[in-house]
Amino acid sequence: MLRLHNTLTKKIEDFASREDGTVNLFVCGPTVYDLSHLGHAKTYVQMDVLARVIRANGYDLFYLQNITDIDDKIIVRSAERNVDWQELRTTFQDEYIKDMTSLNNTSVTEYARATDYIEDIISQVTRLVNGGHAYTIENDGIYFEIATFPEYGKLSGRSEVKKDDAQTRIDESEGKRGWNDFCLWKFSKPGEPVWDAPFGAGRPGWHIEDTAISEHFFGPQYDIHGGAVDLIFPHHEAEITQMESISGKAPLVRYWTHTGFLTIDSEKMAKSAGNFYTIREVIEKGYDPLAIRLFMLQSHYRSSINFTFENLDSAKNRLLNWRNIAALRHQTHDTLRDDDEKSTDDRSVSLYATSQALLEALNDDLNTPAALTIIDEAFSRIANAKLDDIHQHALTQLLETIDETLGLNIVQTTPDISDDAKRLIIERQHARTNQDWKKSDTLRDQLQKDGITVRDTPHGSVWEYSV
RNA sequence: GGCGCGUUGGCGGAGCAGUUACGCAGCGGUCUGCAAAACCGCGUAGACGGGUGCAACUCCCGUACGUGCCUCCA
Repeated sequence: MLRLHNTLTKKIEDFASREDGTVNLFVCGPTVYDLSHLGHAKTYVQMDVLARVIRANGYDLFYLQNITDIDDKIIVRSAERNVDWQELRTTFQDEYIKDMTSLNNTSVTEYARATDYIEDIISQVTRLVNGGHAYTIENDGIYFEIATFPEYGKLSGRSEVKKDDAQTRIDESEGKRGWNDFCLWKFSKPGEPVWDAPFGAGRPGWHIEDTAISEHFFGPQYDIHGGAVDLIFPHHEAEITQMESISGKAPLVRYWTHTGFLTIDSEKMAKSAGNFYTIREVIEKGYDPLAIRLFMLQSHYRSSINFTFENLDSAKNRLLNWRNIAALRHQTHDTLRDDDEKSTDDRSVSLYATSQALLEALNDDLNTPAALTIIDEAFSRIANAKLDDIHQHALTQLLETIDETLGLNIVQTTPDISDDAKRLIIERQHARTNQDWKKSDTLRDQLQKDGITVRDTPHGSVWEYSV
């Protein structure tokens, strides 16, 4: 049974899908005006694990992610660079997908670009205008009137923010009926991207993109909406307000999940502070993207993560150690023995229960730190065992479960070594039996050059991938 | 100012009212043809002050510090 923390109730709840066997998940994607940074990596890795865990529970999951490809930042940036906005957004959408792929965030069923759903957006704005929820400000745009939706604030608990709050800014747009009213559709200025609409040519506001896209695929109600905490207000609050006003059906979303922020050197990541890292540049420093992924899984998704290279190194080393354990599956001589016979052998290392324990930890509101501990404990039992006592099938199955749920690609990144290398290892074993240390060491050096480290344990020689 | 979160050993990071979390790094030792690994041990974790309990890192209250949102933001 999957349990998830729900921002709406601030409680961990048992998960039940709206329709048996299927789950609809929407996660807010990025605005594609620049390379993605480590904060994006955190959110999307953790949401990817959520998707994997839902599927591991047997659900048929549709994971929808929007791409904001029209907004002020894109317009400004394309003007700065003197490139067409469509070229800019296509470039950075491609870069985003590239980064996600390298992090192995491959669970998304559909990436939906806002500008591909203008019809749906116009339809929503039209319905809001006709329903008396929206009004026009001349030469500005169409705004949602929050006073028409009494439940505004039910997600963020921020319904009665007072105007005289010290930090509340006065919105630049004059003519708004409510100080908090938000824009649904902006009338374009000359030279800006523009789409025709019955209520005036222009471009979509931010919040309406997501509800138009989610309605297009899921209808007015669906199961889970994810994103980082900073989106709770006003973005997700606005989504609820829009869609529930349009459909009259509540709740828009049954479970809201939010990821904590990533900080760098304990400070908020900001270009001005000089502590801003893109995913790309960390990879270019030589870090395995899967080590970045493991780093993100070392803490709970709702916690914040403090990024330092020291901490990333820690994850990197842990991953390398795991891979060497995984490589043992190529070195067991299991084929000589029957699996069933083995599983009843007291000395064999029991691993079947580990996969189950792993799933249970993840079902507990995605407790990835606990999941990693379960893996560590199982792996240390393996490391201490004789090769013959390692149940090859069980180990392989465990690795597959880890990859399926955590997406660490352990199976794929731990290939068997070549037959030639195997021959050298056997040759070296003979040399050692004959106490021909010179030959033994020469062969070890030779293997080292091929990226294979051999170490001799009391139970025999074992090979590992060289660092 | 409003609302929220956090404070655990060198670093990261969980669970749990009473028993070694775990990982990464360090030091000492055992073992070993060498190398490595592994194992054992060590550095006596729980911001501070109260409270409840036989017992608190774990529950309650307060204080301090940090941090997030309130504006675009993953």
